[in-house]
Amino acid sequence: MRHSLASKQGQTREWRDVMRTHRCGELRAGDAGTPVILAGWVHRRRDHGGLIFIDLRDSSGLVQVVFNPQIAPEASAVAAEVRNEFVLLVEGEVQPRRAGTENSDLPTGAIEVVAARVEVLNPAETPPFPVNQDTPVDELTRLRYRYLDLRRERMAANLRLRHRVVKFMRDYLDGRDFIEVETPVLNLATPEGARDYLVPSRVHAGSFYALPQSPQQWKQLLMVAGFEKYFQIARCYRDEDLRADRQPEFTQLDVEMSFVEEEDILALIEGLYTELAANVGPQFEVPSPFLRLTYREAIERFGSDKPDLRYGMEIADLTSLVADTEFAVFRNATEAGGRIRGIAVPGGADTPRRGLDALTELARENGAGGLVTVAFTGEGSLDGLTAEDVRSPVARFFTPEQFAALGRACGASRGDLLLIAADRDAVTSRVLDVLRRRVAEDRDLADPGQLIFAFITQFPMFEWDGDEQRWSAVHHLFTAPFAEDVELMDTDPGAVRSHAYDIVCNGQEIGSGSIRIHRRELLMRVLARLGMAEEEATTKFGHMLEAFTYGAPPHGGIAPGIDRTVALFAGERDIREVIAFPKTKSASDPMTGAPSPVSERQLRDVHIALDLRAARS
RNA sequence: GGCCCCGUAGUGUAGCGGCCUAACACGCCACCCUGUCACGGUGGAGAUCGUCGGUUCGAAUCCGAUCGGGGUCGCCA
Repeated sequence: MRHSLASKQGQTREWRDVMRTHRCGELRAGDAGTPVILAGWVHRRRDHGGLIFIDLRDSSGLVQVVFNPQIAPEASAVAAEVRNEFVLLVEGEVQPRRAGTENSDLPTGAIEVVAARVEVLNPAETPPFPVNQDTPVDELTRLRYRYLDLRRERMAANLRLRHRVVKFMRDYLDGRDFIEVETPVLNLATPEGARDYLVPSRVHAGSFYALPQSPQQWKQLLMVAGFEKYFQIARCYRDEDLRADRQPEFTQLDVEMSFVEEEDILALIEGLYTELAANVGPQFEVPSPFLRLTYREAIERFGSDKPDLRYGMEIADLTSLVADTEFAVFRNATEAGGRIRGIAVPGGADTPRRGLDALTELARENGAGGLVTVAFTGEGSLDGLTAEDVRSPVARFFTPEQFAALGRACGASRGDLLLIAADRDAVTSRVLDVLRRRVAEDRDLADPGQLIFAFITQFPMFEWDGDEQRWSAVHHLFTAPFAEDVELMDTDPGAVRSHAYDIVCNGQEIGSGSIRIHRRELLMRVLARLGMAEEEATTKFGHMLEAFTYGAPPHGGIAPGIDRTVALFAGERDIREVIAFPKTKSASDPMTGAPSPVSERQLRDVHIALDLRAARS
């Protein structure tokens, strides 16, 4: 095996018959006295005029190679000309380092390789940014030279972590009788959901494939086919605007099971993530069992369906405490059917005026008319609160006892700051969620050493789409409604609960799934509710409707995002840091230049004529 | 699509109307240096300030447009 590469390249010199004998990062004190041949990159060179030290790097790590002109004058002469990122083949002997020169920061720091011979396998230009240190570099430059960016320790470690995460998932599911099945990348375009990436058909003039937004229908068909337990590390494509946690192509762990209820799926995923954490992220504190919150509960307590649970500041309903107030803002809000809700910022009483103004502005940007702040100062419990202990723009409207009651409802003590919003629930939830996250960020309340997972369940089945003037599916078309809510589909669609669920962690949605509809009649009813005529339903989903007539088992699944999962365990906030070759925010690749115009010939082949008038204007 | 931030030697930053003949650090080049490991020392090269246009006696600096990168809202079943 080792010989094949060398002989293929026509190497003749005997000492290169075997490309290398060891890997740099593996050498230890026990290897002292061993002759070795190493290959790798020059990580860093330290030239002392006589002695030259080169840290040689391969995928296993670093080892110090020392060139001594009195021992190996030729090798030393070569080493003097070598520069960072040159590729070298080094022959030498492992020796213990001299007493006092060991480097405890390096796994190989007890030894060094005394070079006898060296060959430059390939010189290297000076890299456009430092490869041997983790310095900030412009995103564009990193992507332009991604192969160099990936040489850097941080990115290399992230991709190795990613491999271990995916490997663990495969093993975990394989061990539970799941089989991995690949599904097509060229698909039927479907309405609903994200914008599709389209692929023109050459054979069918004027027709297009769509790249999968997820293998949703395929996995359900695999259930109809009787596999019962399926998974896939699936690439998904969505042509929407990008974010730090969104790429045009991303990877999901796609899972589907038959003869299961919601609880089976959640238990499977909870087990997977718990064991995954123990395996690839033992440094994280991962509380289990995972918290379960209904959608309604999550919105009520955190204003969000993906709450960051690493800190408190739960939302309290204060409406009844200030029901009879003279304060017009509160009164108007309640009379209009809204509520008064607030959170307590621990230690927030010291927030300067400027900080309070910024929070108020943030509340306004998110739809609130304003924000009421209440700072509690002084000592002791809130019971003994006096007017002097309360700083608030609305101080004259309420008694100290009323303020104390508000504080207690929010779980506040002296030194804390109440943030109170009054409006419809949709507004107060949104505003308090944003404020809660901002305050946590400003005050460093989120412990980076914790990964707090939770399941959010009972998502609503439908939401009103104001633009389209119709109801649309919150999760997706095939999500099963609660049996007892089915009758509400005609009378009160917004109240129908579904068997859709999310797994969230630290304020991020990690994945979502649902129990599916497996009966044709129910699917038809849902499609009708979504305003889809029977004819359209048949055109777009005829294959699914038909499949369901041949004995579709009850089934459901989930699809956690691999990129986001790896980013969590890597401690990265941007999924680009865990993707080998990501795209920029405008979905382009600065390295290859994709996307690019294509030749007239290529366009003609697929029957496309360009009309760029709209794009240019 | 809206809003916001950024674009100055290879990299990261400073400079924000004339003191800029654009500064600093790292990197790069040369020379010196036999135990360093972010080696050290001395010297040197290197950007006309993303692009285009405007304001001004004078623009890296102000204004507009444009391109690119990033953030965010919309969007993302």
